Amino acid sequence: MPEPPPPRLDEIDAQLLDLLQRDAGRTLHDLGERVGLSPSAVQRRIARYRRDGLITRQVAVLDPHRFGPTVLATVLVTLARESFEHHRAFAERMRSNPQVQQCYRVAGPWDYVVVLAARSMRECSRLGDRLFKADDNIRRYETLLVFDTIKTGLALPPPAPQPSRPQDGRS
Amino acid sequence: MPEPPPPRLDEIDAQLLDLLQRDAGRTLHDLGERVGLSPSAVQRRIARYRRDGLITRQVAVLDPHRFGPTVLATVLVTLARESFEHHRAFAERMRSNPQVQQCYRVAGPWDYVVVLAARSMRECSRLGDRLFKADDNIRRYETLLVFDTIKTGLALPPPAPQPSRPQDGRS
DNA sequence: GCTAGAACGCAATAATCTTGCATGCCTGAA
DNA sequence: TTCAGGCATGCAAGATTATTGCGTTCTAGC
Repeated sequence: MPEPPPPRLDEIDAQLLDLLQRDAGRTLHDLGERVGLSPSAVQRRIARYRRDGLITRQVAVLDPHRFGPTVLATVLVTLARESFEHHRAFAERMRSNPQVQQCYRVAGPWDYVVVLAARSMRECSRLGDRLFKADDNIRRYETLLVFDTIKTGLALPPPAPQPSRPQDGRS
Repeated sequence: MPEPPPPRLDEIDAQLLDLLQRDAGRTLHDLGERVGLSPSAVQRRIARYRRDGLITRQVAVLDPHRFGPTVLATVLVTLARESFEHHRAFAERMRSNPQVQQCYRVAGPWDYVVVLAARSMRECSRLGDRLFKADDNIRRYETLLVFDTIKTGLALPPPAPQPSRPQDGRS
C-alpha cells in the first residue's frame, strides 16, 4: 500500500484545513473572509482536499455527557505472535467492529491502544471478552474504564505549509 | 455543574444521531428518506439536538496518513496528589492546550489517558516534557508513541431510544 | 373529552453551493 | 527575455439545499 506523497499545501490550505477540522459548520463565505479568498475559491480548495483524500469525511460530534449510559474504555493490548499477518488480522477486526471507536498501533510495552464505546459496563465487558479474551493471539490486555471524558476531538496539528519561494528581501 | 437529565429520544432520533455522527455530510433530503420524515422535520430535529447540546459541533476528519510528519502519542498519567482541585487543574490544562487531542479520566492503575498530536517526535517529546515532566503533581507517566493509526473516530453507541408506550397487543 | 403544545408536511423564501467564463499569475521551455 | 500552457482566482448566474410560515394532526395531561 504505497502512499502518494503529501500534496503541496500552502499557508491558506493549512489555515482552511485547521479551521475545518475544528468546525466544519462554517459557510464558504465565512471561511473565505478568514483566509482572504472568495467563497468559490474556498469551495474549490475544499473539493480538492476531498478528492485527494485529505478530508475523509465530516462528522457530528456528540457530547457523551448528554446521553444516558455510555461507557468508553481504553484497552492496552499486546499480541502473542507478531507476524505481519497477525497484525493485519487484528487491525481488520478492530476496523470492522463498530464498537471499536479508535485503534492505534503503538511503540513500547503494548502493541495497540484501542478505544471501545458501549452502552453499559456490562456490554463493555462482554465486548472486551469477545474481542480480546476469545482471541488466542492476545498475550495480555488491560482495560482502563473511562469514567469521565475531559476532552474529545480528532484534530491533527495544522499541516505545515510548503516553503514558498524565498521572500525577496525588501528591507 | 449539574447536568440536565438526558432528553427523551425516540427511535428516529437514535437513527439520526447515529447517521450524523458517522457522516454529517448528508442532505436533509437523504436523511429524511432514511428515517421516513420530510427534510424539514429532520432539520427541526437536528436544530433541537444542537440547541440541547447533544451535538456540540461538526468537524472534518483529516486522514493522518495523507499529511507529512504527524505524530500521535498516547500518554498514561498518574497524579501524585489527587484532590479535587488537582484534578480540576490538570483537566483544565489538558482542555486548553490545542495539542492535546483527547483526554479521558480512567479507572485502574492510571488516572488519565491523554492523546497528543504534534508535528514531529521531537515536538511531541517536548510537549510531553512541558505538560507532564514540568508538572510537579505528576507521579508518573508513560508515553506510547503511535506509529500507525488503524482506526479513527468519535462515534458513540447509538443512543438508546426511550421505551414508548407498550404496544397494544394486536395478535 | 378537551385543551394546549409539539410535531409534521407542504410550499414559499432565503441561504448557500456549484460552475462557467474571463482574467491574471506563475512556471517551464525555447 | 518571451511565449504558451496550466492553474487559481473572482464574478455572476444557476442549481441545490436549508429554513420558515402556515395549516393540520397527534399526543399528553387534566
